[in-house]
Amino acid sequence: MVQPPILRSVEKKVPDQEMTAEAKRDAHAPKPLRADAQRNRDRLVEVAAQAFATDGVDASLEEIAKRAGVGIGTLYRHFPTREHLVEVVYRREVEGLCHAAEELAREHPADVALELWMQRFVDYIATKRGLATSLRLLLTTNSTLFSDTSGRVSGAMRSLIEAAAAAGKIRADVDASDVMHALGGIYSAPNTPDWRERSGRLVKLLMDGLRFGARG
Amino acid sequence: MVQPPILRSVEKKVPDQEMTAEAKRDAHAPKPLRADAQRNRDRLVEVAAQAFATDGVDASLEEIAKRAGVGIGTLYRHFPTREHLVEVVYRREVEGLCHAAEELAREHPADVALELWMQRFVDYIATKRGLATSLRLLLTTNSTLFSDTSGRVSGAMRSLIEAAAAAGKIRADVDASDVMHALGGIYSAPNTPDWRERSGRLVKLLMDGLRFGARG
DNA sequence: CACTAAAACGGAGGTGCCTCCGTTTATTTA
DNA sequence: TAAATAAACGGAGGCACCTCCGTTTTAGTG
Repeated sequence: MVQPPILRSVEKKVPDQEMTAEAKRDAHAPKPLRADAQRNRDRLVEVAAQAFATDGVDASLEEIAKRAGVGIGTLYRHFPTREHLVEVVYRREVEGLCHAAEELAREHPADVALELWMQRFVDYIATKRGLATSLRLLLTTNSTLFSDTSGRVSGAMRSLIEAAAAAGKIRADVDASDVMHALGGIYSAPNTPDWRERSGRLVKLLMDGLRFGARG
Repeated sequence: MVQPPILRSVEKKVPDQEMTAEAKRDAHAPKPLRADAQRNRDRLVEVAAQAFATDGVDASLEEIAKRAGVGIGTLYRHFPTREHLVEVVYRREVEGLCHAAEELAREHPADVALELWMQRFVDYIATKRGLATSLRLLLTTNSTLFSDTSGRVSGAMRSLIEAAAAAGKIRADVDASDVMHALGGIYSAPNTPDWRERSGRLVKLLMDGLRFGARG
């Protein structure tokens, strides 16, 4: 059953670097998806994120599959339970938030970047609220998820704040965790229809406070 | 539209005391159920408790209704969501546990009462584990439920211990919350098949420790 | 006791969940 | 490029959830 090595001087695919990459993957393999599978999976997450935001966690999975243009079976192969899907959507949201921090920092003055990011943070919280019950369960059950995400988010904010302070765009005597704490108010605010506007104003106010007495 | 007061000297029903009772009820009215309704409700809780214990929280509600000899509609009228039913079953379990404490104290020597009660406590924990995910959610959502129940249970144990200590059946230098803490080990123990026996032995061991050095 | 209003019953039916498996598609090999 | 094979697709079917409303039962009244 062992393949005889005939003219194998050039291994068609899988050169050394790729071997290494594969070996690394094997440690905690998320598996290399086939091209179409990856496409469908991405599409599902995309649509699910939208659906959860609009209709809450109880959005119909069959509807999500339909809107993503795949069969319900495909959805279930990728995400055996609703929680799996929720978790992935949530992680994606966190990912996006952290990525946005880097991008904003690159494209804007430090204080503007911070403000824009905090505005985006409001959206993030909105998602988190939408997923509330499921997330609470997930976050107590799956402690990795909790430490991963909360660490990454607060880390992203910390660097934005430090950068803005270093650039003299905001006062230097503020602690990142204090700001995070202030933003916490958004989370616990009541669920009124004008919640979004209200939170937006809170962020602006907070920024004014941060800019007050800045060096430059 | 105002009824003229003709010969209303004796208001057939609703004498003064009942008025008062009704007024009191109105404060946080659980409403006076019609006889048949009460019967059905009791039956449902009874059956549900059994079903949850056997099949976990995901027991089929339709099956529960059937076994209770009522229609599914009746179940849903009494308990709009699965969580409502879970909560009631759980409260009933707590109730039973506390009631057992009084009863055992009446019918047995103080130390025996304590031991028997702790054995029953094992059953209670078993239920709690069965309902785990739902309960966790309920207990974080509905904080009243948490404080109510945990307070009552630890209170029941406290009085059993104090009685036993006062009667000289167990040593007097133990703190009730320490014993409660020791029992906590039951809860966090792994979910092996011999869990019940194991926990039973733990209780016995604990009792030996408590009896050691008792006055009488 | 007969009557009636109010309350409770119960199950048909519409919807979503999830599994299973025959069909289709991507990738590899010759 | 064609054939082979591994992987992914997708939807039919079966089950549970839950709502809605016509029917039945209870409790009060004359």
